[in-house]
Amino acid sequence: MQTFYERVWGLMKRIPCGRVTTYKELAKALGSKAYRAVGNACHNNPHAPVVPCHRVVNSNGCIGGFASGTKKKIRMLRQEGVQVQNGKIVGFEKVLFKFR
DNA sequence: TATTTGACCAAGA
DNA sequence: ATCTTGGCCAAAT
Repeated sequence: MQTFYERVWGLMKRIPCGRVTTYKELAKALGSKAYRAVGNACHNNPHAPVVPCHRVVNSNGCIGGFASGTKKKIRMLRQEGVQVQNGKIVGFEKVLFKFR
C-alpha cells in the first residue's frame, strides 16, 4: 500500500520537460482535494532528481515555494524552456500540463 | 486520539 | 490591488 505522497511523486514523474502543473491538478488527478498535502509531499520529497518537483506551481501561475530557493527553481524551469518573469509563469496556460 | 503544520485555493471585504 | 477568512487534506508531533 502506497502513501498519498508516493502517489503524488509518481504523478510528478510524468510531467514532461518544458511543462508545468499545479498542486491542484495533481490533487485532482488523484481524485482528491488535498492541494496542501501535495505541497507537503514536495517539501518532503526524498527522491530529489527523479521527481521534478520544480515543475509544480501554484494554480494562479505563480512559482510558489521551493526548499532550495525560488530563484533556483526559476532557473531550472527556464533551462527547460519555461519562461518565468517576476515570479510568474509566462504563457501559463500554454505550458500547463494536465493529467488527462 | 487530538492538535498543529504546511512549497495551497477561492471567495469576501 | 491587498488582506482576511474559511476550507481542504495527509503527516508529523
